[in-house]
Amino acid sequence: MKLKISAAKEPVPTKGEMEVLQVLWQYGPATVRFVHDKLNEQKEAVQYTSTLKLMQVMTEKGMLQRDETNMKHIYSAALEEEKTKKAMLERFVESTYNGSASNLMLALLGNDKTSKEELQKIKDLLNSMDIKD
Amino acid sequence: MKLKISAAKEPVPTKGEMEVLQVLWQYGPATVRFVHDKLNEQKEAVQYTSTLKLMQVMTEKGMLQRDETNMKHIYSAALEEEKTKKAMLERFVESTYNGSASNLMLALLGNDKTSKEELQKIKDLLNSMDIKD
DNA sequence: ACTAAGGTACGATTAAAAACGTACGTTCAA
DNA sequence: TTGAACGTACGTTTTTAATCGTACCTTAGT
Repeated sequence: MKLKISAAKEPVPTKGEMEVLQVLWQYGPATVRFVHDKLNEQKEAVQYTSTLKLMQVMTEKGMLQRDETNMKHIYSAALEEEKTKKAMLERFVESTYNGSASNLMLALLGNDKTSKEELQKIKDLLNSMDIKD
Repeated sequence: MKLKISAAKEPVPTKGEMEVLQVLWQYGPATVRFVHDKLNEQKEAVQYTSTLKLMQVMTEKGMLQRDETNMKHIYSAALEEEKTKKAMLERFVESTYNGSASNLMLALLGNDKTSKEELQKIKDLLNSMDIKD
């Protein structure tokens, strides 16, 4: 029997899991306490144990890995940021814009909530790309 | 002429609800049977009553409205397609790309899954925009 | 040594989405 | 006129995400 060559499909983070991942991606390996505080700086607070539990579950799912050598366990993201975000983007484009990236672009450009600065960045970006196949 | 009195924030569709909405947006008002069949053409089937129940719940939530004059109730989307999708896009950009539309663009352009045709469309789109502030 | 502060473990609970089963109403053709 | 096909109603169940409470461990300060 041959082993599966294809990459095991990455678990898809839920909203809550995504928030945890974002913190770890941004700040690197950290304790539950750190992640918890980061998350609760802005939005309304939840109990520490809620964050703890979430991160434990994520570890079971293989989304996080942790170093238990110290008492303060250090968690780190086991999913690659770029890869994960691309996968989510793909799913989003597929389910919302029927897989049409240009349709999404149109929405983006027409979105009031997209700031002028962002629009300018996009323009610059495309101008500087010297687009060709 | 469209009347829109409520300032109530639009409900955010779940994944399953989004699928139903997509069908109604694409094909217009339809029966549960129609939506159910459309959904199950592709992906693995679920029971008819599951779709029925989902659509009933969506009606309660105000996402759908239905015409009960006939025995075969006709359901239609009560949410505007563009508006809803923009809202979801906004949420997605916010939670995944820290609100940076240009970051999303970069990911889009670098995504293998974005076809050459799509890339070309995006290019044409931007070229034709007569970019300016 | 004692204890308060700050950790983890983990079962339990709550909330929401998704899926189902059963009862029952309507239509129509054999 | 009856029963198969097709519909709705709606309570129930399953599943998963999210949250919490309590017990217990470890360390530092007194």
